[in-house]
Amino acid sequence: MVVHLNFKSGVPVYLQIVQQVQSAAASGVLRPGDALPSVRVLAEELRINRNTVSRAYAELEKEGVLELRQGSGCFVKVPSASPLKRSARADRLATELDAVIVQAHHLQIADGALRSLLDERLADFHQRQRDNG
Amino acid sequence: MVVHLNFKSGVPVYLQIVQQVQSAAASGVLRPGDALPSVRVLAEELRINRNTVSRAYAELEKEGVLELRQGSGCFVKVPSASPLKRSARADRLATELDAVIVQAHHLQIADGALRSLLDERLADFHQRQRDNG
Amino acid sequence: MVVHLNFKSGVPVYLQIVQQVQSAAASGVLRPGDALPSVRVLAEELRINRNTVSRAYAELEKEGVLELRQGSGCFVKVPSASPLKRSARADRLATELDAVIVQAHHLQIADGALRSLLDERLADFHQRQRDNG
Amino acid sequence: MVVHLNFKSGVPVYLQIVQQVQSAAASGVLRPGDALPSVRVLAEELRINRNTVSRAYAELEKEGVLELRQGSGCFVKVPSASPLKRSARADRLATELDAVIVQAHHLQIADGALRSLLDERLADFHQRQRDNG
DNA sequence: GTGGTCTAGACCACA
DNA sequence: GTGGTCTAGACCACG
Repeated sequence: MVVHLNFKSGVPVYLQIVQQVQSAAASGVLRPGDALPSVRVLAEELRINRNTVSRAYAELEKEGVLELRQGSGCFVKVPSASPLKRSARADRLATELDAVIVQAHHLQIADGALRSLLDERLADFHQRQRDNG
Repeated sequence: MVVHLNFKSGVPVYLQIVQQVQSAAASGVLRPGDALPSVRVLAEELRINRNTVSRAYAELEKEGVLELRQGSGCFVKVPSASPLKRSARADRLATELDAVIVQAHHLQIADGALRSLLDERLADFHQRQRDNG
Repeated sequence: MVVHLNFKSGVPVYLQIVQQVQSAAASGVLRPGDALPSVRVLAEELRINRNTVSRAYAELEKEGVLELRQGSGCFVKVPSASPLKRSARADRLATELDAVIVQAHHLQIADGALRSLLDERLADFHQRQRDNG
Repeated sequence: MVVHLNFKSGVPVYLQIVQQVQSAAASGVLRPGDALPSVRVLAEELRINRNTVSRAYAELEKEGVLELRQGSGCFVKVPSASPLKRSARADRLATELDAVIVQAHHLQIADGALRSLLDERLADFHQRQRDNG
């Protein structure tokens, strides 16, 4: 589980963390009982303030995704208890795709070209996956 | 030139306007001399406060993308000596697409499903375009 | 309505504000509709950060004591709707008195001396009240 | 020397200990050479973490009020050349009493009621003292 | 070492 | 001008 931040997007950093952990938990990448990096460690990795991570974790705890234990750390709670349905997961992606489509429209990139670009990036992604694994 | 806002994304509204006008100008959708809706009109269209539009336009003027003329309106200035080539424009999109792909991976959504989702959202987008115009 | 802060007490500043406004509202010193100093103004008066006042006001709004209106300011809501009963008001004082008693005990000040001191300070307080009004 | 904690006050627990030991030492209740409960014992009495007591004692040692001797315990050092006079000790209390009086004024609690409340809390305090020891 | 709280600075949206 | 949000630094309580 690696969190990627985009500081230029304008999306609050703590929200980016929340969403990515949610996604990973919902999809099964994170399983119940799995430990997450401590607040301090993740903050250092991402080079952000501890409180920003803290806020993200607190939010995730409130949602029942994580369990924070004083002194011991941070653990995944109930991903499978209420995993997002496939349709709900797709909904989350839809929002991001819509933004891409608006962007493509403004850049005058036709639908066909956008589809090709997606295929290209998908191929590239899987190639990188193979290289790393 | 239509601006699409997403209030749930966490991205500041004024930034969304700035980014979309920048893209449109950079890609050639907006050409030097083109008129943009006045602050008041755009604010009403988007149902947001005029100050927010004002701020976006001010930002764009500072960047040299727009020119605000007292009493006459808002016009596109020379955005760049030469509009971006198609490949350069595609590059801009690639970064965003990559984020979507990572997200899809975390959500365990297969490539095929992602392509279908793109098609669906494209259809939806064009439908909305027809409805509005 | 004047707020007095004690920075050496260890009691969170925002809490001191909350308690003093609560007290004033509960006792009728503040009446429904009364305007309170804006977040910025109070922050400047007390020489603390705006967020600290903001937090106190937010807490008071959650409790139904204040109403915060975007752009217009901060107003007292329902002091008389649910004023603290006399016993409840006394309870609040009791906590503070207990602390004084513990302190007196450690300073080896006898009960009689403490009572005399209270009388002395009460006389002093009323004298100052007369001088100011 | 008994320490009284108030967990609802917002004052850091370690600070409450520091303040009360300081007062007791300054007033002469604690005299040079007197032994204080060990960190472990006091922590158990007050039902708080040993680290919290440790921190309070460390603070007091830094101020020269206590002396911690490895393996033997915790002793009062010379607190001040001359214990505070009664009037000086009363001055310390006056400040706190003044705050109580202002609070009572805000709560519209009359002088007589305040005096009665003091008597009540004094009785309660002495009762607790008898119960504990 | 762990998570939690308080205060603060910068920025956002709105009237 | 108004209140609200996001990020950060310092400190607290606990294991």
